[in-house]
Amino acid sequence: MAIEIRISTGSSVPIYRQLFDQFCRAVLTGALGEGDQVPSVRALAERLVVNPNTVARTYGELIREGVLEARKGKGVFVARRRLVYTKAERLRRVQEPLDAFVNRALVVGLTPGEIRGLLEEKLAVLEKEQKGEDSHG
Amino acid sequence: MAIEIRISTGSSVPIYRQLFDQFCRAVLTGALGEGDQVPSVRALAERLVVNPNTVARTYGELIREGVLEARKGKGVFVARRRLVYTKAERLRRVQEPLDAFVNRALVVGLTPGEIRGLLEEKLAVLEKEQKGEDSHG
Amino acid sequence: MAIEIRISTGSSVPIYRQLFDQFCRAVLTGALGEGDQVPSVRALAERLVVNPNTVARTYGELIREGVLEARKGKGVFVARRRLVYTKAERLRRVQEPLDAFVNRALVVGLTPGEIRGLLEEKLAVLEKEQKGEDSHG
Amino acid sequence: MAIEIRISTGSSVPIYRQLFDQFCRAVLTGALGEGDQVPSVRALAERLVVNPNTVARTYGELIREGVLEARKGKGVFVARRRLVYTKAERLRRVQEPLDAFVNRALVVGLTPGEIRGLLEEKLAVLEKEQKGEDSHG
DNA sequence: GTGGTCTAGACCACG
DNA sequence: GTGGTCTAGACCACC
Repeated sequence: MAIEIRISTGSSVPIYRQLFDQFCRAVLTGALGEGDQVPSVRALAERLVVNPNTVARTYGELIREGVLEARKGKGVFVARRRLVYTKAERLRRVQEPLDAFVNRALVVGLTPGEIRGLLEEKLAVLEKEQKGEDSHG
Repeated sequence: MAIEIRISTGSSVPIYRQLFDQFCRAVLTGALGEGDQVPSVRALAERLVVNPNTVARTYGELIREGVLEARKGKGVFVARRRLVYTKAERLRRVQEPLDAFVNRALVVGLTPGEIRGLLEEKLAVLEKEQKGEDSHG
Repeated sequence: MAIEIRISTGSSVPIYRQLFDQFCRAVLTGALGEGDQVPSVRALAERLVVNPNTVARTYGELIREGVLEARKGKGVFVARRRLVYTKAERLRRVQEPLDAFVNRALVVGLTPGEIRGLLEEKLAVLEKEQKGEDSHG
Repeated sequence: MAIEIRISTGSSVPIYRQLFDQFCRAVLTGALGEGDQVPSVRALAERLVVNPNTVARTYGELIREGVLEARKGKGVFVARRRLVYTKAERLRRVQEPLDAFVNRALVVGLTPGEIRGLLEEKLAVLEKEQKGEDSHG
């Protein structure tokens, strides 16, 4: 199996969103390469113990975005076309969540130092995960 | 000048949330100071052409978070800043926006270095705004 | 047995407040434990013959206070107990009910000794209830 | 002047309620004796910087309860009839605020010991105040 | 089915 | 005039 997916049911982030993001990241980092087959809707739903509709919705959105492509009767695969944003587009798309995060952090009383620390922690965790994936890719 | 509030009805972020964030921001930058009166529920609702309940909800949440305080029959005012949540709770309450930010950044193709840079920029801007407001308060 | 909730529409204390207090009580005594699902907004509203919004408001406040947590599409559940507020904030948030209690006691003609006695009784009762619930949980 | 009245505008307890309680307590402790004249509505309103309607409402309720009595053209006086509750009535009237206080305290995370401490503090303050009043009555 | 958001409009308490 | 509570009913997102 080429990709490790984890979801948290307690989060307010919808499950289909968590799946979507993880597939995007896997493709970006190369954990999933062009032409790789992804698990079937039923298989993934069973593995994650979620509603198949939820997985189907994720795949649907990824297909519409051009990240995946369905080949009838064969399964779903990583598409050739990669999602690529211009620099300006990247910044635009990240601005709102950045604002929301910093705003929230300051209002609840975190200091700039603590805010930086939180980001570093998160990035560290992600880098570790990524290395883990590379080694058994 | 009364505080300037704008909402976008098309956005996926709920109106009450947009209002909440803008009031937080105004308090953080010093545009709204302790003891200042905010617009009445009805006045703001009329100005923004939204339902008074929506504004009331925003004010209610800001009051519960300790940002504003209501004086019945008088109006709603900016409260004295104070630390409301325990350290653990502050971290907890900032976790989701942090995840949302980092996730979006990664999905969009930003590197950890770029992500750090964006945060630094944002913190710098906010510190400058704060100083600016103090001087013409 | 689902949790038993009763409201009195004639009371001066708002319905959402009555509900709030009863859920708090149930969690404190152990009648509702971590992870338990509470009635759906619609179901409880129907059972009590109140507007669903009123129930939703109660749940919303309990969620913000960390007593409950919502899982979209699943329902509302009892959250893991945790300390949400700083010491100062805890004191602040208990000040008004304290004042109300002492005031009422004095106005009604109770002596400081009697007031102490009432508090002790109440604390004793609650401790007993808690033990009772634990044993047949 | 026979009675010292203090109000806090920040509190969520309505001003008329604060006044009402303080008059009741003054009569109970003897700080205000039968036949004593209380300040005129206008005088008290001016002294406390509140709306005369608010004072008028307080006096009205105290008169309806039989604590005060109005003598036309003369002013308002402490009535002969004292508010007296039976023991059962006293307990009944104090039960609800007691519950509210203890409930709230436990939910925000205060321990029984801290709750006792808060009550003691409050009672200590009140006893000190009362002594102060006696000395310059 | 679940909860979340919003509107429209009523009534009350307070000052 | 102010905010607080409640109802009735709509539409949406999620599972």
